Amino acid sequence: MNSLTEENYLKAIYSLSADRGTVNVNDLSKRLDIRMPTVTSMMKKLAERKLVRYEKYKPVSLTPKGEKAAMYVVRKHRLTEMFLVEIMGFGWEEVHDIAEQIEHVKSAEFFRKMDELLGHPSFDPHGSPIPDPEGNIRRDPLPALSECREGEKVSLSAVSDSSSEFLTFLNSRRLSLGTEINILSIEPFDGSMMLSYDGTSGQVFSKVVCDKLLVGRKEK
Amino acid sequence: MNSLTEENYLKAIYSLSADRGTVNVNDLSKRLDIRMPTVTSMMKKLAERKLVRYEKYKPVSLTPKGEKAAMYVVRKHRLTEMFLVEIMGFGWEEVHDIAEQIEHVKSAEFFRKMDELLGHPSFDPHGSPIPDPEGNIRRDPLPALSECREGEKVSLSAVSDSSSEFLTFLNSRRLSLGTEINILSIEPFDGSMMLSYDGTSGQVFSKVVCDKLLVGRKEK
DNA sequence: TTACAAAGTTAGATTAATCTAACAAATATT
DNA sequence: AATATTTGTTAGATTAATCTAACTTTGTAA
Repeated sequence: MNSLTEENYLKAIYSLSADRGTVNVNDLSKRLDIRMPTVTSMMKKLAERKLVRYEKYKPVSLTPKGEKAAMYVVRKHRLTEMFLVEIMGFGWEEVHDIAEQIEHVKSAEFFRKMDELLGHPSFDPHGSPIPDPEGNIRRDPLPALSECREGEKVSLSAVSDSSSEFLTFLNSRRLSLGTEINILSIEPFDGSMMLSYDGTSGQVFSKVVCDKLLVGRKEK
Repeated sequence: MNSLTEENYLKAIYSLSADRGTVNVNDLSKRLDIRMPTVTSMMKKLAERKLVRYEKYKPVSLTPKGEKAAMYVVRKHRLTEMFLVEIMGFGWEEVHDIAEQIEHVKSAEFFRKMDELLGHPSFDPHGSPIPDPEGNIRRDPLPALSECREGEKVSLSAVSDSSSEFLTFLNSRRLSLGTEINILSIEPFDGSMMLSYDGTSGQVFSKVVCDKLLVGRKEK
């Protein structure tokens, strides 16, 4: 069994290496807010345990064993977030930090019960897919709103930032998953977008925000 | 905020000093399965933080601040056990170890939600009282079955051992909270008791077990 | 290509929580 | 009371996870 600390490293490696399959020590250091020498020594430890591939001065990647362990942590995290929202009545902006703690609970039965109670959900409250018990995950990358063109109609399918700050901001703008969005115009200078949705007329969102809104394009 | 480790020491001090108000370093050492020198040094640390009263070679006691902190941990533990049973569908024999982990979650809101969802319960699944949010606890000590006399009719109100092993044993004997028990006879030699309850005719229970069964005496 | 910046490593210190070995105090037993 | 046992403390080592300081490698830019 992996320690809480190891689980956090595995999760970070997974999420940072989502596309390229590898991560730098430096990126990990920033993500985890842990100094690089510490990360280096933890990589040695995880390599020792056959969870990551690590060679001096090279980027790190997960072994199949490490990948499976990482996916299990992600599964536990996302199931917990879903549980907190659906069963316990939390808002989507409140659950990330609590799930960070509960994901490390050592009891497979606990997470099996969650899964069952939730009816085997496929997505968490932020629209991210929940890996199945074997560690397989639905992996169809959604485009960011910022990649869409003027005039497109899309629906908000997921967010790539689960922080309380960001989600509280979305709440204040009455934006939630499933909201249908029309792209009225895009400001070339800074990439900000004017949108309409629900009853709103013309709300402006900065590119920073639009980068974090993942959307499904409407079928013609 | 107290660390997970500190919380465990406070909880142990509380439960061991329930009656006399003080505990020995040695008792703590045994309860926590941590060597005495470690306990001594932790007592110094907790005294430093004004959570316990500690003087060399003397028994330890909780300060009001320590007592409050301990009661909060107990509250979190017992609410969690109740939540696991009532909301998640665990058996009373499965919840202790999971609650030991979840009780350390740092989020007052999380436990408030549990409490609300459960309708502000007064007792946990093992019959132990749940301290209120201010740390007050219902403190009417129940007699053990082993203290009762032949011919008495009692009802099982609580158990003083929440281990999976003990509760699985009770399950196998079809004993649960609320069960009405008749004391048919007591064996003077070893204190074992012959009981009838539910449909059973004459089940024998050792004193070791009867010590752990806390009962309410039937009103005449 | 040399030089500089960024990224990574090594070495060694630090912190919290633990341990063992050795000694000291308190308590119980003859 | 003298002695033995139990309980408790001190001193110092250990482990996991972290850090800083100094150095090395890699990659970029003059």
